[in-house]
Amino acid sequence: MPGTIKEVAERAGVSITTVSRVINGNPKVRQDTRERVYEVIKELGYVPSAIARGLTLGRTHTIGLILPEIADGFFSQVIRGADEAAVRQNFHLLVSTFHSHRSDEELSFRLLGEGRVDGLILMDPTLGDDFLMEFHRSSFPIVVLCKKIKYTNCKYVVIDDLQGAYQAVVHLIKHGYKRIATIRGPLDNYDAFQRLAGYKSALKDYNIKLNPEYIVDGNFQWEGGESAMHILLDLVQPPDAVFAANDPMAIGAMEAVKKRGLSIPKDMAIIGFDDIELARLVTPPLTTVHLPMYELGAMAVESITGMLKGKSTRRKNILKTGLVIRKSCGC
Amino acid sequence: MPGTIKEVAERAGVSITTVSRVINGNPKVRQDTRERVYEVIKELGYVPSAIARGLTLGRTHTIGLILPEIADGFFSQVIRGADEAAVRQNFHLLVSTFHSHRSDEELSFRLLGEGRVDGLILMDPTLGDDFLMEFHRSSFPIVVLCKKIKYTNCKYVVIDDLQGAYQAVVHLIKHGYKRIATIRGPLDNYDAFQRLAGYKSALKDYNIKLNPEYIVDGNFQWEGGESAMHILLDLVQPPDAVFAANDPMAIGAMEAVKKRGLSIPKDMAIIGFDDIELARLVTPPLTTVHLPMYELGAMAVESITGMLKGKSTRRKNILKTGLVIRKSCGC
DNA sequence: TTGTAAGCGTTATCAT
DNA sequence: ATGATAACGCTTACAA
Repeated sequence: MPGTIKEVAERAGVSITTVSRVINGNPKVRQDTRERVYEVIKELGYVPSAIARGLTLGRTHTIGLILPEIADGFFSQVIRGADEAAVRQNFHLLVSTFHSHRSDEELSFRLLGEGRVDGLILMDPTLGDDFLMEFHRSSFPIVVLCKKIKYTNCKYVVIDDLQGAYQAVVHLIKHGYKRIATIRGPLDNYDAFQRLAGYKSALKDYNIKLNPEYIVDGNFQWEGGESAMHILLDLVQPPDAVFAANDPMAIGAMEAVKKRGLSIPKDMAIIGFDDIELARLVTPPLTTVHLPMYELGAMAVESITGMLKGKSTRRKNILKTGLVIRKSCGC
Repeated sequence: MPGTIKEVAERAGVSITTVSRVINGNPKVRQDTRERVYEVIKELGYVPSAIARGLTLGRTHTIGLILPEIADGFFSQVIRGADEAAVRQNFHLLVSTFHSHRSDEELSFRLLGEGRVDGLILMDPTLGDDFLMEFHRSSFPIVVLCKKIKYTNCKYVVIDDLQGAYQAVVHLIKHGYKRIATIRGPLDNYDAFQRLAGYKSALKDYNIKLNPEYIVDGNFQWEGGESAMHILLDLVQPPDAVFAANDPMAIGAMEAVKKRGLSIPKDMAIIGFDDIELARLVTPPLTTVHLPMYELGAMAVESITGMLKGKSTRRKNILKTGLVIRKSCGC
């Protein structure tokens, strides 16, 4: 421990109030007093205790970040974005996973009740609305990630999947592809639904008739993409381009195309969704829709700190995706 | 805020001391009193303030984890390991990156001086011994990861690279390969050095003469592995197996082999080191040495909590690697 | 400009 | 078995 405010005060021959003033940049301190205090502070290597401050101010300058998983290409980017935003604002990040806690209740205990954090970022698709409601009632700053909140007015940040899919399909259209198919995700998945909607919307805007045969089911897995692509290739008139609702399916689809001795993108252009690590490593490198996970984490933190500072932040934030153009689309 | 101890006390008609006793499981409380207090606690949804506790006890039950990077396949595993170990011990994890801070000094300020954490896990290859010395003098629980500490007696956890390399090469030997080469890493890299030592040691133990031509330089990059392999293949008597000092080089080497129209593992067996994500995705899947990053994080946390509990933990912990057997070795 | 003292929510010491 | 009170290190009225 690098000393306390009391020691500094004694050594500088002033009261602790004065030291506190100096620390907090209060202008009502005579210049020479201030200097003397600073000197002692440096001499002692004194650093104010965040805990004591936390107790008096009721603020810890810490934000909790709860994720379903940490060692994951996406979630780890969220953490990184949150970390950097936190550092920028001089906040700390308490990171933990959801699954490791026995229950929602315990989690709320550990972070909020205990007063460890000034706000909470929650990223968990399984989060119940009732659970959030409880939190929100406590008027505790809380931001939910990647989940539309209907019944409570919790703040949340989501990614605009529809726009991403739209952009991808438009890219294919502008490439000149005429027969654009899609491999969609599971029907009950909200994201999958949005991506399909984006696909449809793009076709519609460019007056391309929707061919029901060109919408084939996938399961968000590699294998699903592969078999879906086989179905498409077996069509009397196969598509010349495919938008897969996620990268694993896109890569599976690429496998199928290659197995038939066809070439990508000459015989079949492919665009994926997610921008996983592997996307740039496959041959040809996969053009795909990048999910702004880094920004998601950063924006969540900013949203929290904004609330803390009393700014009236938006309840809903939508993050735009970005098309990462590689080779599989024909570029 | 879910109330304070005082409110609980009033409502239960006891003193705050008694409430405190109940909370902390002190047996010197009459059963019915205890029950009454518990009831009020539940009623109020009371949770003790970690901050206030921290102030009195001088313990925050929080461990700081500092890494060079977060969104990285290895570091994120360290975080996960640390998180799970922390949860097991009812500790919290304050995660941050090193690079984002302006200086060592600032980092020490932010985490230790402020008294936010009870201990610190540092993972940064660029850490200076003098810096660590400073920390250690303060007798603050601190564990350094993946770095041998010479001059100070800071605790540290390292991964046994030598043993990993040894194991890999022995595996090749037992496969029956006679001409085993290695693509080593940069000479100034400690890990690269250890891996080379493991290679040599294995050959020696199995009475295989070291062929200097079979040790070729790499740079830990994909390209380095590829060109190194070309050199090996151009030898009058090329090797029949190669141990690459990391996965990227191993994968680059695989490319070179494939480009020559040779097959893996029939014409050339390959083993890598690291077990990066991509290793299991290449064709054939790469046999490689797995780095126990998860365990590293977990052990670091356990080391810290051990120190905190006054246990005499080892100053030095060596983690064993594990051989991940896939297809590239001929298995 | 500076200082005194109360208060933040706990735990711990000492009485009772 | 229970309670009053000091202490932890800080901020902040309020006084001087």
